Amino acid sequence: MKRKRSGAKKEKLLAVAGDVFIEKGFRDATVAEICARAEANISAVNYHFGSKEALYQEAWRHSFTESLKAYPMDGGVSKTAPAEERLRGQLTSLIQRIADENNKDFFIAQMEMVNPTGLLQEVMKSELIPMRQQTLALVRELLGPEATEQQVDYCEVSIISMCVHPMVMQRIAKRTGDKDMPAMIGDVTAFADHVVMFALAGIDAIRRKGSKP
Amino acid sequence: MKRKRSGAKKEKLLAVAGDVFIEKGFRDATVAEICARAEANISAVNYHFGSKEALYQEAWRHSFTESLKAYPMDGGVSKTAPAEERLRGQLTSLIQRIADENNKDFFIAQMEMVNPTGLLQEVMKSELIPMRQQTLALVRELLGPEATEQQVDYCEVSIISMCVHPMVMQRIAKRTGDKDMPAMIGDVTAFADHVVMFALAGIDAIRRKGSKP
DNA sequence: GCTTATTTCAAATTATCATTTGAAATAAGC
DNA sequence: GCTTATTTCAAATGATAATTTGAAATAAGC
Repeated sequence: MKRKRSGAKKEKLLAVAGDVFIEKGFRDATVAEICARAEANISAVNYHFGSKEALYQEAWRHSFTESLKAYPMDGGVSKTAPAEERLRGQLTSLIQRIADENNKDFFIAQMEMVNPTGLLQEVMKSELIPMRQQTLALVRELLGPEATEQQVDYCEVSIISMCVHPMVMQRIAKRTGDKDMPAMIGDVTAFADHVVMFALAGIDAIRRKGSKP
Repeated sequence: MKRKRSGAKKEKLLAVAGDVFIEKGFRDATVAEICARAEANISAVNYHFGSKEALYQEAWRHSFTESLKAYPMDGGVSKTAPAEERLRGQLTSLIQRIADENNKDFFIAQMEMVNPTGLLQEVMKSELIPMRQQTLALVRELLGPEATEQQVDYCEVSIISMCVHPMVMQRIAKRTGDKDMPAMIGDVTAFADHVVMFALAGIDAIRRKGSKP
């Protein structure tokens, strides 16, 4: 048999593992299936990665690295642009990142939150916390100095939810090919525009209301 | 040993199973642990329910029935009330329902979407589809006759996301007791009010924009 | 109290997987 | 070409957990 360049099998295992973990979750994904799809022997996982757990962690980290490279958190909008534009950049980048079916990290992170294996805890914080801080700062700026911290928190979670939840549901719908759960968001950019408009209107309403109820 | 009334063990198993399935997910929950917590013998699950799968389905249905009884979909607001008030009713009821830690059905449904066992597919549709229709109708009414179906869809998914996603995250934070993921929503009613205001402002902005981009 | 239908129990059985093993095949350095 | 370090392979091993079994205990009807 011809030999591929060194490390080719390892990379293929990493990619295939991401797919299988997304389809089945950590526990229901079997080493046997991953190896079969990667056209590798059953012992390839343990040889290359040491264990199924280590493969899971490496697959996530690999996917996460690629993901942030393709979709920077600020969406490529300059720090000096108006706050509205920076919000548009952040949200659009986030939405596109989740929509991109090559990116597995965000979806795996969702599974991990709902159904934790505990294997990604530390590593996921390095993703979520800085992302949250950046949005919080932006929302604080848009709400103005009068806003309470609770108003900032509530707005931030509302806005991020409008991005994350629909896109995750969308991927679920695509995965199952379920006709009762139609893939509603055809044009990701149009949806991102909708979210930005909705979010800015909401922020504005909270700001007008003021901090005293 | 004293005997309890007939069916007591079965009910206890049902309740305990819900807890364990929420904590661990279907696959990681073991029959052994469920029986131990219910102070029942290892064979109790198979005796009473036939299989772990059947127990899972019955536990969900049991929880769902109780859930809808406690939190009707319209939130108890009259059909003749203004649309804004009906929206407030729907969203507040939904938020409270997810927040209530006695209710397991919604959280199990989330796990099931992200990480499907396939065991609840049909049964979950009976929950989600009518709920969605009711919100769609209300949003359509609030957006007015000019609105496109896409605008209605986008607004509905945005609004439901603002309710579901934060509350699910909140329950996850409580489950793990994670200090990096603080339970942010202390006062559920205040949060519901925030979401209603945010949603109405968003709808209004979309309506003012009109259907032509 | 006696009989019968339920319910509980501990141990045995099966099934599914992750992991290990040791031999065989292959590439790379010399 | 020879040697050594990697990599692949099929089969064996071990661990975990669902399910089955058959006997024992218990409640309920009479």
